[in-house]
Amino acid sequence: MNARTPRERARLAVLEELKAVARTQLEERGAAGLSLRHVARDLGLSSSGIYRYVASRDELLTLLIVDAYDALGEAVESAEAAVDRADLFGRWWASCSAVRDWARGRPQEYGLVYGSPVPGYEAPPSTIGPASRVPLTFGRILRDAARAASAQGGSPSEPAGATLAGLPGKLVAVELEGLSPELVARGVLAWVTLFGLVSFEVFGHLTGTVADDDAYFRWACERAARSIGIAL
Amino acid sequence: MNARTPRERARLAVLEELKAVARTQLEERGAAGLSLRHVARDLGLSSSGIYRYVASRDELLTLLIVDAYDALGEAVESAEAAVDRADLFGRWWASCSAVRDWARGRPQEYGLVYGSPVPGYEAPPSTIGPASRVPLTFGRILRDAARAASAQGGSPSEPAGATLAGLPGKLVAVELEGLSPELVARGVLAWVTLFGLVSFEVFGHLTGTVADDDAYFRWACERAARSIGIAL
DNA sequence: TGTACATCAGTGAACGCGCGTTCACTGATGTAC
DNA sequence: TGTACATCAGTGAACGCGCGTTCACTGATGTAC
Repeated sequence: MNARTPRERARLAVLEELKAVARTQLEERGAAGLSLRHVARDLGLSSSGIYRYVASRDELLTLLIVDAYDALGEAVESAEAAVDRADLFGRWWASCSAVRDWARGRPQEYGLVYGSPVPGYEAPPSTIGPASRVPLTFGRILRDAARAASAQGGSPSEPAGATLAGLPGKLVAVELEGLSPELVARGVLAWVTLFGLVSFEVFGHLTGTVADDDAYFRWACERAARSIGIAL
Repeated sequence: MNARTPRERARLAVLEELKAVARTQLEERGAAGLSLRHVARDLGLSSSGIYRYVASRDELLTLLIVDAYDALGEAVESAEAAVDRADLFGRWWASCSAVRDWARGRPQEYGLVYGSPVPGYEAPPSTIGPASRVPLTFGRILRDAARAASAQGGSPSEPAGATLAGLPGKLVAVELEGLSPELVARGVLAWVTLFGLVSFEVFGHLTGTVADDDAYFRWACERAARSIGIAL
């Protein structure tokens, strides 16, 4: 919100308020129920006045998506940054918990991004950057873990053997500063597992299956950490 | 579709056609864009005529949800049943592939069930049975795998040690014919991972990350199988 | 510092739309005697 | 088998609604000289 002229500052402030109101309505009525008129009403604006701030309903949705990625990214980054660099599991755990906590606090906003996509809606390029903040954070942890491991000789990650065998040439498209493709593939799987778990919990598919959500999540994260060579 | 009177048979046939039309529209415009009037139009019915078959839009949505669970369950069950009982990995792989194939063929219908929930919509009890067909199938595979393992002595599942330690008393609420809680917890995680992977692929979060979707999926399923004590 | 003009936030009326749902009805199909 | 009545699928008009978006406007805030 870099201020320039007072007018521009006011404008940005209103836009922020507008998005905040929209987020509230998102949680209450879901993405399908988000309406410009309703937002305008809650904002004390006339229904046409809102067009000074967003060009269309679609644009508002895009703004919310970008913001969601950014807010989640911010939450994860700052949680991870607060942990001692050498404490790899601590960093991993802080990141995982941040994702979960963020998602549970705003299930619809989470769903906007990780739930079913709106047909016909094409994610604009402006989402790419914000969307990669979380994976990048995980990537850094993975990289540091691999470094720490090789620093004290060998790859103490997984009991080894079995898995390396069947790995096809190029499973994963990303490259991570010289990490083995196997390790990157495992990192991606840990990432996918984390979001699978969070989605299932937030969307209610674990009710009646898992007895203690917190404990199960912790257990799963420990397991995932081990699978990418992070000792507890 | 157990027929009774001709009238009832005709009625059920129309209802099936109605749901088929609705499913088509679901894929084209998403759950939010599903409209009774539109379905009626495509069906050649007047907009009021559709109320002879469904009581409300909400009821139609519920019917579609139940059907989705059932169709997925059916797909998984029959794929799994076609494999030799002793071939545990074959059964696991067939089940996982069935989930993935089904989901990729009808992303919106998959999203209806495993995507973001509609706020305010309470899943009626009629969904419970159909929803458990997939987990039950996985449960049977897990059970048979454990039996096969104990039949030839020991638990050759995972390199053991590490994980068993930190497992709290009752992570998981389901009990599976005397399987260890640890194994059940791992089974649930494998299940969650599978759906996480399928959701990420179907919802487009893997684009640009995974180079070869098929190969990666295969690799991940092999990994998951091993984690629940199924040898390849 | 004061005036003339440009910019821009916000208004209110209006547009056309598709929606879910109700209601009184028609006519065909089934049932009872 | 034939007639009288009940059931039920389907119709068409109408309801009231909230929506996205446009447009010509007003008035306050900023800018240039």
